[in-house]
Amino acid sequence: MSDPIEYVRERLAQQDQRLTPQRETVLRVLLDHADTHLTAEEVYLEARNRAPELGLATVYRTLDLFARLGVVRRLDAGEGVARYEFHPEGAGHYHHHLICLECGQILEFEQDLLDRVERAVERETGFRVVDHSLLLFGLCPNCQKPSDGDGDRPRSDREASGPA
Amino acid sequence: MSDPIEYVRERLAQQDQRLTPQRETVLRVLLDHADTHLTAEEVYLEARNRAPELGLATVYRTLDLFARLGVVRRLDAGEGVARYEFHPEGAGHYHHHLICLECGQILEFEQDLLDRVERAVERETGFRVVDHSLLLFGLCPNCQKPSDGDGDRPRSDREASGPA
DNA sequence: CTTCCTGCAAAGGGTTTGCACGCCT
DNA sequence: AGGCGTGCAAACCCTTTGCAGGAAG
Repeated sequence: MSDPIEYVRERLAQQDQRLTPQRETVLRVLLDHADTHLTAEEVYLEARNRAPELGLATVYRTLDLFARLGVVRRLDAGEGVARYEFHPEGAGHYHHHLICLECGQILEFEQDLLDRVERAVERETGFRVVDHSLLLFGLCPNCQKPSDGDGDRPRSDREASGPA
Repeated sequence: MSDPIEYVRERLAQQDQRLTPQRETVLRVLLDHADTHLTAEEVYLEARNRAPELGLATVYRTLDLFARLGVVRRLDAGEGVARYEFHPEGAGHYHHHLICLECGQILEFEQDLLDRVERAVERETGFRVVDHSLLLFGLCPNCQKPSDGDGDRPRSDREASGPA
């Protein structure tokens, strides 16, 4: 897949669906923020700069469409909002997420070790594993500094809702 | 911790809080369903049979309290509802969850391999990992049977919301 | 009597849906 | 024409919150 946009256009065409201007705008927003994990609202705000008449419902419908199409992944870190990232199925390995309980920042990391876990599970339970979600909660390097020395863990109780 | 109820009572007392009849009811419901992962609504309905005047808000407040106390774990599988299970912190190893995309059933399994992942992450990123959530999505043995042979994966698109 | 706790009802916030109109084939 | 797709606003649903009354130390 050299051009993600054309790739998505074709995947849509296979189902007699079109990459409309609105959908393309949403897609471009995601591509332009490949390093982050945007909420629907954030996508909406950004997309609006480029296509002012676009509606939030369309953003939701588009993200949902892309997710079902397998080109976007939905990430639910238990914050009460879903986050989205461009990530076509089968495009290399899974990546997992590190979520800072203090500032909410989300980092990614690659790890293949999970394959072993999955296979063990399949063997032991008969479950057929199709996908997974691994979230690690903790404190990013920055947020470890401030109050670093007292026994009180700065576990912000309300936000980021902690481990899901 | 031989008696979970007394354990919780003491934990609460440490913070000048009480194990009220309502809270005890909620706790008992959780204990009586240790094998499942109830939603707040389900806890509420069950608890109501035992204490009809109990309100849903109290159930939410209690579950939240227990979660902050570390005796209950909140599980968010991206369904749009949170699920809760009695699971005191430090009571043995983590357990993870297997979620059937077809019937929504949630199985648990134990795995320690994640410690290695966590330590690798801490070393490589400087993140301090405090907790984690591992969800495996797939098909339980039962749901593999029905349409087992056609290429069509019975990936129920709407429910269980798929991988989070 | 002061603090903790509850029930009720209302508010809140993210997401979905109904509907009428527009667009592309 | 016949779908597909969109915008708007309303509807939904889970969860939280404000408030006034109650119970416990």
